[in-house]
Amino acid sequence: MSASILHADLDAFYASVEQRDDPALRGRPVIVGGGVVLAASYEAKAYGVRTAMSGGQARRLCPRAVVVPPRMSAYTAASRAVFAVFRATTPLVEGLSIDEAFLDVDGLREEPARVAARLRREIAEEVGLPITVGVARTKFLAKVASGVAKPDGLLVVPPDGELDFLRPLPVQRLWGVGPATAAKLANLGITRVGDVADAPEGALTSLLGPAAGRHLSALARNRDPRPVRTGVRRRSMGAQRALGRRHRTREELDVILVGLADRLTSRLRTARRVCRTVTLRLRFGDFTRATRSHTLPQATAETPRILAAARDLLTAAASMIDDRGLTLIGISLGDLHDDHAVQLALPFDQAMSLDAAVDGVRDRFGTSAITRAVLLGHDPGPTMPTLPD
DNA sequence: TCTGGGGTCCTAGGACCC
DNA sequence: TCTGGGGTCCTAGGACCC
Repeated sequence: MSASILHADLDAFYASVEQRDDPALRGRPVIVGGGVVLAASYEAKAYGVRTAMSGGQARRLCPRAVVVPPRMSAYTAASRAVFAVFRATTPLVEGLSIDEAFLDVDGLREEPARVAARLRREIAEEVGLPITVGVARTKFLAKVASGVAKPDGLLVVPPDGELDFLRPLPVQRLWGVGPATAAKLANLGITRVGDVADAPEGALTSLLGPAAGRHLSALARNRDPRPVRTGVRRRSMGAQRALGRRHRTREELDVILVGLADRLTSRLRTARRVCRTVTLRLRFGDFTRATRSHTLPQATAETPRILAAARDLLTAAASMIDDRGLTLIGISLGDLHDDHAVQLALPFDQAMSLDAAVDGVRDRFGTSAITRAVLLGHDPGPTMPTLPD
């Protein structure tokens, strides 16, 4: 099998968009975000500035850095343009985040390395952003390769060079190994990927749990059969708000909660989806965290129902909040489903005959959905989710 | 100068049902 | 009447990623 999976990862994405849009920032250290570093240009990284670092620490490390506030809509637009280039290259694109994706280029006439070089050139010319691409036989190797090649690079791992590439890497390069897992492994004297590969799988599963142990053992032994998957859906949607140290009254918290619920349900309806689980996320003065969740009897995208659930959870957590001092509040909506009621409305929008619409609904969603579809076509009623805009 | 905002997946215990 | 195994759902927490 040939190396035909690409991992494409934009370099210092938010900071690169800022440098692209403001020539005065090019070649200078740029930090996006005030309180916390959301992104740092490579000029700033050279001074030790890292993502998720506090703004104060970043400014101390690099006093000359230009600090700019985030412009999320510009990043979203840039991401769309980049993904359009991805999809023009191959339909087999699996997005991982706003700034990275896997591409399966097996079966293209062009060699993968040439496809990768062309992709980098096209994104530079059409979107104006630097991107690094790793090319390998598996997703994991491709991702590691792009990490090694950053910034603005291209690295191909040939199939006969995989183990030489993999074994000397530090364990932190393995997907799913963060500080906690790395520390546990270090206790066993495991610091390199090769050490993980040589360790008995049983030792890893008893240390890390069955899923993580098997996963790590497989990756370290260069076994990664996961295909590039298109059409992966989001499984949850959340919004949160940092509060600082100041005490907030119940009324202030309620205002914030209303704002979060409103924002989220609006996003939910725009995506034509409904949720069934509402989770309240809390963080306290000592940086401990807590979550409280509630599962609704019926999936919904309606603001009042979701807000009511969030309010109940907040009330139930009142004593914890009084004791520990709240510094962050968030809502996460889980157990997402497509909103069939809204989809059912589409045939009517397209002005087809009622018979044709009913047939379409039965084919797609079954007989029991017909009543709702007809209802929605004539009277969207108070229990039906509203369409965006 | 203490720490954003968005996600994913896994584990474990309890309730409940067959 | 007692006991057990297996499965699903819900809840809470933890680790990790960008």
